[in-house]
Amino acid sequence: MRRPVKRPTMKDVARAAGVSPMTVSRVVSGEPGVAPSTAARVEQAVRKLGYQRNDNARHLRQKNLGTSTIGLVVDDLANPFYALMARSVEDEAHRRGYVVLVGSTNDEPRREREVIAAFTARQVDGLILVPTNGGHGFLKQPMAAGTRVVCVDRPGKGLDVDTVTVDNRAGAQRAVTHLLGHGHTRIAYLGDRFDIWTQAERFSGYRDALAAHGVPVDEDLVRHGLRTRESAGAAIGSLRELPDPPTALFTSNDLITLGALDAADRTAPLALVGFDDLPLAERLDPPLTVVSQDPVALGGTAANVLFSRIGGDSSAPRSVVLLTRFLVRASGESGARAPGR
Amino acid sequence: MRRPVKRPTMKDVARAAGVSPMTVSRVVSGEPGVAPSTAARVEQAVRKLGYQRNDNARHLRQKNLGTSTIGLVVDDLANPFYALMARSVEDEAHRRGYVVLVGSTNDEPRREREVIAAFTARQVDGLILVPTNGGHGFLKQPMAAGTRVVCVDRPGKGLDVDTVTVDNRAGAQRAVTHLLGHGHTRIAYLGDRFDIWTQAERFSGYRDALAAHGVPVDEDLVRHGLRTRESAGAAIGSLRELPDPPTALFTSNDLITLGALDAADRTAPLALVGFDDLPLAERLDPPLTVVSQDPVALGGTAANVLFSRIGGDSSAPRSVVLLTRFLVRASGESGARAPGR
DNA sequence: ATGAAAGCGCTAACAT
DNA sequence: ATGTTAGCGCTTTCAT
Repeated sequence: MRRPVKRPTMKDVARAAGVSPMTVSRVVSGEPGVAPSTAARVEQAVRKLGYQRNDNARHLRQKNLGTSTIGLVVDDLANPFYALMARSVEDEAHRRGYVVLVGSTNDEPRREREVIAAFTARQVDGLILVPTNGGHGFLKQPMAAGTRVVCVDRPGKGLDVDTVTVDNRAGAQRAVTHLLGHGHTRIAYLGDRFDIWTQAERFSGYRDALAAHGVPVDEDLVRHGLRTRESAGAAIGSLRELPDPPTALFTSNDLITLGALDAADRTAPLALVGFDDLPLAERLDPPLTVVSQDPVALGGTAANVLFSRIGGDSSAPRSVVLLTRFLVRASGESGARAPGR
Repeated sequence: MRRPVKRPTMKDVARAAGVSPMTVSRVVSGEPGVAPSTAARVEQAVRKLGYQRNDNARHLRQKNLGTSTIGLVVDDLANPFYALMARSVEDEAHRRGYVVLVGSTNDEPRREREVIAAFTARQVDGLILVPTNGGHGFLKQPMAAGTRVVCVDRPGKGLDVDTVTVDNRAGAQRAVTHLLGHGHTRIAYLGDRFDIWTQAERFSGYRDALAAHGVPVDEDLVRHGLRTRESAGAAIGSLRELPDPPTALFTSNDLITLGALDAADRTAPLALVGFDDLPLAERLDPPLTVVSQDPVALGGTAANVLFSRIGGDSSAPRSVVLLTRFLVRASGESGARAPGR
């Protein structure tokens, strides 16, 4: 097995250029006070040896400058919503010369803790976090030591930090109100795990809308804990077999909307409004009405808040709430059995 | 502005536990040769101070162990295809106790170089790379110094490293052959930048299929350089205005397929087969026929190859080609003006 | 079983 | 303008 060539260090460059390591340091870091001729010699040695500064060693010594690394911890990086958020965070980081460590929690507190521990052990300057429902006591010490934390998409239970979310409750209420406005009263709620903050909020919006119209919540029409596209489809099936089945559906995230579409019955369609837009929503028959949120804005805002904290802003934690948009296409108006108001 | 509390170091723990830093190091790193009673005292001090080991300092000293960090450099993390790949890479990394730095290149060689430089400066043990079309000379020195590199999705020009791709050319050929089999001879090609390897390959597959059927390539029907959903839609418009317009479309990636669907004319539909599956492909009217590739398998395979290299495998670079699947639904058979064979 | 000394690669602080 | 010394937080090596 071929031995890897040792990485050249400043000492090596210094020897090759006939100067001291300190001079190399100055040149490599673009600091003033080096004669142009000396700098040229150093730069030549750098090129000749293919030298690149070891930033880990650098950051170890420079205590006040940080590591120019942030961590991004999301529920699931494969989810297009979080992927868009991640890209947006990455762009903001790149602009500022930062790099981004990413990790997915799968909404498991244990994995969240592992991922965050691995990040803080590497001295990240900040963390953008889609928190799980678990405790976050392990963040206390890193935060006291200066690691900045921003929550995004959901607040962290017991975490007094900046938080960027959308108006989940109002968005859901608007969607369900739309359905009510079209004469539906048997409206099913299909949601992910209820212990996920956004889901609880959206369910509250569902209840709000029904209450405002004097429609009681029928627990038979409520399904929580739908984690997959398949399980959502299955839930629709069971809903159909009810003695008094729903005429309309409110689906509480993109995955569930997809599942509902899979299970859709063209001969007896249900009205449908979903949370989260989908790339082909307008090409469906009928075009899909949705509550749309902007992951790029969420990620970008969270990143900006984080970098302002890293930059020294130590005012009281803020809570930023971005607005959802309600995109009326057609699926909320249809439904074979929708009473003709 | 509140002064951040200094992070406790091993020295602090050592003092609190009444031992030497070396003993703390042994306990924290789970090394043998510490009396249980001593270890207990150290662990208590660790908890009391909220001590966490600084892994950057650790890795600086332990030259043979690496940093347990890999870098993932993709074209665009927001693209669901690369997002899925990223998640898959992250899972493999997490299983092994590694963390992942991510970066998007936007297919710009300059940004690719910046991102990779930032990663290697942080001493990543390996790099999974969706290379741009630029040169990669800057990788030579890090690779000589032991940084492992694996290319995924595309080979890197002049990079003699492990590469994981799919059979783009055969997949495209199959798709176009399908169209030809349904009587189409005026088949348009809509692709992204031709200097992207996958796009060139898919275009070759398009030509192969036509050639095998004795159909000449009509340059009027070929559109390269479609970077956005919108531009793809616009291209369809210009295609329709041709004196002898196409009856069928082959779209060379998901974004372009989406654009083609946006521009679809229900009164005069064109047959359509696309590269890359879409979440709602089967719910469209007509259901969309596609060449499907598996980003999770791509990412997982690339990660496995990388970790086997990091683990010491120094055999000659391999080239792994995964197979695409051709999912026949219906959009390749329809088309108002498809000659009735 | 425990500790002291040295040094990983770099830079702050202080010479010269 | 350049160099020397010390030390960031940790672990290797070699005592004891």
